Amino acid sequence: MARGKVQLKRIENSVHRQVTFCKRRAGLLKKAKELSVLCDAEIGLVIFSAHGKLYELATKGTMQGLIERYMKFTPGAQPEAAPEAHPLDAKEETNKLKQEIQTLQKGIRYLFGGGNKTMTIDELQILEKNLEMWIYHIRSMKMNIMLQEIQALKDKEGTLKAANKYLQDKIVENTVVYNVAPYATDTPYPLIIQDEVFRLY
Amino acid sequence: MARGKVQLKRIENSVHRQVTFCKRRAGLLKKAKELSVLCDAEIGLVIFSAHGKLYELATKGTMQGLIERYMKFTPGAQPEAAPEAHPLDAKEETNKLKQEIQTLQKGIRYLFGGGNKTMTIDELQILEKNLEMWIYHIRSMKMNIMLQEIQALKDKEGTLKAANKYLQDKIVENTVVYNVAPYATDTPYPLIIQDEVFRLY
DNA sequence: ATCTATTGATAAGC
DNA sequence: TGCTTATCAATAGAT
Repeated sequence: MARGKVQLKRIENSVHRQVTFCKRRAGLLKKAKELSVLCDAEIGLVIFSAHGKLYELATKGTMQGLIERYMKFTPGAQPEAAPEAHPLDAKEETNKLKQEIQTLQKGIRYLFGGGNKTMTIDELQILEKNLEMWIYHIRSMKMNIMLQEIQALKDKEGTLKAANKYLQDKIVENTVVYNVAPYATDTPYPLIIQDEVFRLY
Repeated sequence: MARGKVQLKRIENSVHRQVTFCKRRAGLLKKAKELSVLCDAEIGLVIFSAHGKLYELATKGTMQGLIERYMKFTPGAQPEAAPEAHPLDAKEETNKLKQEIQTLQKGIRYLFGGGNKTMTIDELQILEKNLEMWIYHIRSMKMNIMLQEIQALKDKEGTLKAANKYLQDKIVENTVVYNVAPYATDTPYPLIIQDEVFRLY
């Protein structure tokens, strides 16, 4: 580039290498963004420094989404496919939350790590507010989903208990009227459920 | 670039856009390779053209390997692991989580709002890592607690259902033997519980 | 981090 | 696309 042609091989001087890495990394990220904007392309860029530090860029969405799109183009080697254990709609919500978290992480990395400049206090205040909001939002969404699930199960439990009691009474009644021997003492099912589990809540 | 400064917005002329896309794409790939060689970095670059065509580059290995390495850096998108098996007290855990969040908020305020005007990149990196860790930890703990709670309730439900069925069978048996009129049609309790509620999950 | 002499990238034209 | 050329942008080396 300047003041001397560059050799296309690893820079041996570690200081020079580090400086060049910073400069060129910034340049590469900038060029990638430009290409994306100018030509309406979706671009993902991942850079691991020699020391293992991660720098990334994903235009038009999250890196996760980009990776998924990429996977569709490469039929070879799908490392993982989530085995749907339950027909849970919570899975969808969980994915939303994961996406949300990714957005957070991406935002932090963009503002902190990818940042070339120092941030102003105002920018930091905004970031702080966003972080708190994100955390609150994530917490709130998850809490709502699971509380809903728990409440539904508790309702169901109440109904079952009531039905259970009704049936028991019915049997006792039948037993009295027709003099049938009681069966309850050796029933294979526990008819009265202990409530220890609810101490959790 | 040349013969006229470039505007940082989408090129409207589709021919110009296509030409620019080709040229800049080539340039970007070249720069990425150079950075990788000069500074010993591992780089992955994925470009989807506006028309959906894929161009990619992975230095130092395959794109798959790079994606896996990337995944390790983003716990937010990790599959599932670490099934913790502790008889935990939710109240206690909730307090822990609250404390954890307080710690987070305090940390942010201290680092952001506190005396220091500008933080170094290193400090910010440390804060970022902590934020990611905290969020991940909070999510993991809460998830474990609530999943455990849900499982307990489902188990309980199963037991109650079994007891319910047993009692029903018993009554039918008694009814047959002693010729008691069926009662089930006007029972005030639904003896067979519909499963709509589970569509939530 | 900032400066600046150079090289490298590329927009426009063909 | 490929080539040429005038310009702009990136950056190596120095401070």
